Amino acid sequence: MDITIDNKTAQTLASVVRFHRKKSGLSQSQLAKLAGIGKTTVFDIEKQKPTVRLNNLLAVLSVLNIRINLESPLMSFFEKEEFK
Amino acid sequence: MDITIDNKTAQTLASVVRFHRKKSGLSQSQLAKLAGIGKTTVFDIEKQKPTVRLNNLLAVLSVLNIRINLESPLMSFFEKEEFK
DNA sequence: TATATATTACCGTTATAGCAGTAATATCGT
DNA sequence: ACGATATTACTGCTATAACGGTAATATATA
Repeated sequence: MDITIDNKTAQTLASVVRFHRKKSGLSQSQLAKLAGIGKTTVFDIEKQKPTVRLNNLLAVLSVLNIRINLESPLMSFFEKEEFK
Repeated sequence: MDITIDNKTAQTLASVVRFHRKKSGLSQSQLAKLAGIGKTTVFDIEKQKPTVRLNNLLAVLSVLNIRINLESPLMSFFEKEEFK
């Protein structure tokens, strides 16, 4: 089961990241080290800063074993075209 | 059906955004206007710039009607805890 | 084929994200 | 309850993302 994110994206991302970090028994500093970013950046993500850099968020999600799915009505057409 | 993104996240995001923009019959400038960001930012996203700001990417995905799902083994526990 | 128009790509200035250091707060151990 | 330790929150400097203008390229039209 997964969580869909729309208008509350930054807010939900923050909660999801914080929850998974806690469950992993990591501090913000530890997670930052594992993700190769600064601890302020982890702090920013968990505090719903919407302007964080994409690569930093992805690094954090990767460490926490969280995957991203993109969903849209056109996605099946995209698949056909991209994987010809 | 949806596309999972892992190591090729920025690359796939770029392709997904470009594909959906073309399908919508929009230019980079038009998409930028609709998303309320600069056209260089749309250009950067489509050219796989990994450090774009999260809010700008989300604005673009929103205009193109692309939703984000987060997936992880712990997600069902997250749901139970967050929506008590 | 040439010209006009539309679109993508690049440039340089400005606002700000990321960072480590440090302050504030929370938690742990005695 | 107090002191030690761990963690979170804040600060300010520096590198850079975002931006609109403009150059380069692609497409449409005559």
